[in-house]
Amino acid sequence: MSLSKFFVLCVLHQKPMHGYEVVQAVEQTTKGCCSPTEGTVYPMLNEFEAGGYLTSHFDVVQGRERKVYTLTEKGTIAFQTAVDAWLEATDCIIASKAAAGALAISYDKAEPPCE
Amino acid sequence: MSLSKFFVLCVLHQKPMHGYEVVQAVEQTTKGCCSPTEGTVYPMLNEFEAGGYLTSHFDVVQGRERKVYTLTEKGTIAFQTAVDAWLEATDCIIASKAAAGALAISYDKAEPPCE
DNA sequence: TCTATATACATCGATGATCGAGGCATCGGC
DNA sequence: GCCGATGCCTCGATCATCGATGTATATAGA
Repeated sequence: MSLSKFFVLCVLHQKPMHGYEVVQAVEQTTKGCCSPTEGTVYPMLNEFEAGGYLTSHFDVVQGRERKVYTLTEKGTIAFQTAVDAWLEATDCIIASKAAAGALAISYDKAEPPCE
Repeated sequence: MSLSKFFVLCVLHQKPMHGYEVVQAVEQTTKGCCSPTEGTVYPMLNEFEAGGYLTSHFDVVQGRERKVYTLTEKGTIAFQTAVDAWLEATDCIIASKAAAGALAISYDKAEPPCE
């Protein structure tokens, strides 16, 4: 599972959202470290729905249609297992980090290696 | 920074390693959740070196040459800032997870969404 | 001695993922 | 009326990764 997919599930785990909101929520949640575009997120939401990880329904707000996505039980399980893997990896990272001090800036802003 | 890059820096943060060892260490460290192949890792190590994140030197062990990579100060800083971003994301994930129980299986084995 | 696996490095065409432009539409503010 | 935000969506171009392929040597077992 890529980071983008993970954070899409993460924000939908918090509450159901429509596509445009998901894009914004992922960027805000990760402070710009993971910023998939609409070109990535809309197809991803459709794939998740096709795979049974999400359901969707249309809402109308102020005369405007919104396609609101909700995590299914299958999606919740997938997210929770991904979280466990994340936390296991966190333990390893903390162990690796123990020999060095921490810095307090976003890694995306730290000129990460070749992109 | 992709997960692969992150974990390559992570394992090299622990100790200097040659390429083949890096591939194995990343897979073991992440329990298979992130398993970049040699086709990914060797070019990545060369890019990191070209970018000043790593240095390398040749060792000879039992008559066989090894190219051992060592994290530079620049690489250490990049890794540490990535760790901080990871830990910030972990806080958000834990908050998101608070409403649901945890499961104890690897997310790669949980039929993740469309790959 | 032969075979198979592990070790060790490396390249690159094929494949998969992502981006961003482009398109359509409506609302709200100036 | 114009512009930015909101809301959805597609797809060609670009980027990242894989896995096959190649070379070489060491080790283990038959």
